[in-house]
Amino acid sequence: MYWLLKSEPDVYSIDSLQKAHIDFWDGVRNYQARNFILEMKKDQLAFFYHSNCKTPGIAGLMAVEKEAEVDLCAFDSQSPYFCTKSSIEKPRWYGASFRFIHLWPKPLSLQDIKKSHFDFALTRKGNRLSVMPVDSEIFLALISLLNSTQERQDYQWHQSL
DNA sequence: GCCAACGTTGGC
DNA sequence: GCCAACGTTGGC
Repeated sequence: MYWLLKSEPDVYSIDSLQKAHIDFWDGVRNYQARNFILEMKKDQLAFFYHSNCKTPGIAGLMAVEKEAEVDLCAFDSQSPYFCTKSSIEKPRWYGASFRFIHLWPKPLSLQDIKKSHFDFALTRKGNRLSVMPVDSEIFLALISLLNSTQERQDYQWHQSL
């Protein structure tokens, strides 16, 4: 299984992950999204999607570095992700760690993704999920689209590398 | 368990 | 900044 995770680049972008190399994805506060986080297995690939910005779309690729762990910022009253209903004894929210894999100089815009008419949760009307699975067929098609729209060959990414 | 009111997401 | 489409909350 492949994944797609949304983040507002003003808060956390693919560039932040590239700098950090490995980082913990926290702040998921939706049950369906959390359940997907819990399903993630080490080394599975996930698209990094930039949302709520000038040009929303797929910006890069990452891999699950460490499977789900308790999201500790739910216990931090100073955190925007603080949640009184999560406790150390009975945690409610989880996150996973990701490692940076690739950043395409030209992101694949939501507009262009829509043009391909995939049967994809991302492009379905009213979808607001911040974490979603991606079928292997659609994953490969999106990789091809990303590679084919780059200006230079060395900006491409291939799974075999 | 229903559902109105409210809060959030995220494209535009 | 607007607002559609959800998700959540809480009274009953």
